[in-house]
Amino acid sequence: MSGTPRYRFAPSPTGYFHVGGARTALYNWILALQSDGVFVLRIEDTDESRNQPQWTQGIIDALAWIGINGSDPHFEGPYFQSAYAAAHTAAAQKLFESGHAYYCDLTSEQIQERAKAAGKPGYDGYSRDRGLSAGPGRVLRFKVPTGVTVVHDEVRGEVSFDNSTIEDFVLLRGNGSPVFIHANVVDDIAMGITNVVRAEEHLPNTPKQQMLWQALGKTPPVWAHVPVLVNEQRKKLSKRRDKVALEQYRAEGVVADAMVNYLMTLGWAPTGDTEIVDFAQIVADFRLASVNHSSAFFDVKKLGAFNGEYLRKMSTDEFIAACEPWLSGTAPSVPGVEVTPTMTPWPTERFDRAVFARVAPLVQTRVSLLSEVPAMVDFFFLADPAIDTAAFDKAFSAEWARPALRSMREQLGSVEWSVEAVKSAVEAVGASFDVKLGKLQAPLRVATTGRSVGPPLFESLEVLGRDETLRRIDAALTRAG
RNA sequence: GCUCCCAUCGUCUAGCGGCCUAGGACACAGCCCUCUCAAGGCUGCGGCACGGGUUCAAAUCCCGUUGGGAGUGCCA
Repeated sequence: MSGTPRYRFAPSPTGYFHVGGARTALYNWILALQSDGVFVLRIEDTDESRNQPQWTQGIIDALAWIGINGSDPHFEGPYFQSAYAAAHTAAAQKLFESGHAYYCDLTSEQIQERAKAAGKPGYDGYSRDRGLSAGPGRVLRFKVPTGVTVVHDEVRGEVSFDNSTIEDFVLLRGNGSPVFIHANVVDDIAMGITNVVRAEEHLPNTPKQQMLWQALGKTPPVWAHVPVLVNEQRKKLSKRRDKVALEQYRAEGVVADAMVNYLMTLGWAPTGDTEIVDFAQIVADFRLASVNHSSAFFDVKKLGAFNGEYLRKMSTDEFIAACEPWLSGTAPSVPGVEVTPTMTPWPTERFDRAVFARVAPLVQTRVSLLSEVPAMVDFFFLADPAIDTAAFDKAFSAEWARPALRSMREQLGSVEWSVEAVKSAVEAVGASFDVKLGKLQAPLRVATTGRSVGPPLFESLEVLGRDETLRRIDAALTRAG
């Protein structure tokens, strides 16, 4: 045995990258980093009916996004399970020849019938001693020995299984192809895997895999089964039902650091009173033994809160750079998955970087997702603001609204164009109408921005400019009648 | 059904026999700040599933109950 710990992450390319998979990958990655070990990426592409090659690139991109980069010396792979077919059959042959496995020609229907007749579910070992040789349609089954299999699990301790509750499971299908349990073990052996860290759903098949390791004459790896991520119904997150695509969160403007940090607080907590910690701290603190035993709810709201914190922590320049894809219409898109529009609300040629740079600090404290940014600054780049009619009508429902706005228009025509001067002018109008600034700003805001909420108004007007402000007030006055 | 896992505020967690009248975060409510909305600050609400043990002492250890979950495929 070499002294270098070898971890692995073995996803199958059957769809978008699951947030639960991301967390499992992160665990393995962090463990590899802190032990100066290796993180092996193996693509388990043996289910021909569900695999799609494009998903493989998706996995690699997703991993890179959360910091698990193929160019890092701790990273090894990707390996493809399909390339190890010869090893799978060789190992199966070895198990057959050593008496650890046998062929069976029963169809699944026949097995079901037998089980029904016997009143016991599962395969009953019918072909154990029939001495069948390999042949088309015949599956190879593992001959589960009597006794007890004890799994040593880094997060759960010792878990023991009575072998009598484990049926003689299939290794090779009728067409000769290996089944997950078998291929997985053979590959782990071939790749010298020493530590298997995976989701709890794999715990029930761990005794089977451990028996395989032993039958193949190898020392089983150190196992660790981490709790699954669940939805609000406390059911395992599923691709069908739940919003689980890492790509989708990325497209909505969750930043990688926030995603990584949030994922790591599920089932585990950094030491100290704060959950927002940088990756180096996580790598330093993380311990498998302190991972929780119970499932964790993937709370999108809290993810958003984390993301907001990360956004606010950025310098203005960093924030501007992070926003760029959403402002230029080049945000990552996720075909087939419902996601916020990647089109900007304005014609791209109207976008003005300098203008955004001036207002960026104002929007930075007001968004929790990068995809929310365009809607917050659209009025700067649209020829005319998109009027929210409900907000408009409400703002102009007051008696004083029209005359006050007319009066503001007059003042703004000649006042010095600065935040303070504009604000004072508007306040003066408010005084003459006996309306507080909080209320008074509403018609002005809707007229110039189209909405009742948004970035600070006077700062916005300063950036918008006198001419455009006046033009929009006139348009609103016309509209209000 | 069978096998296995799990059980601290609504949620994520700290706690690993005395420091706990159980701490933090998200969410929620109120207040402050304030040109809207946020952000920020302060305060509040709210939990050891239940029942037995063990112990001078239990959220922490043991057993049971109840309740969740996962697996039970010639899917991975």
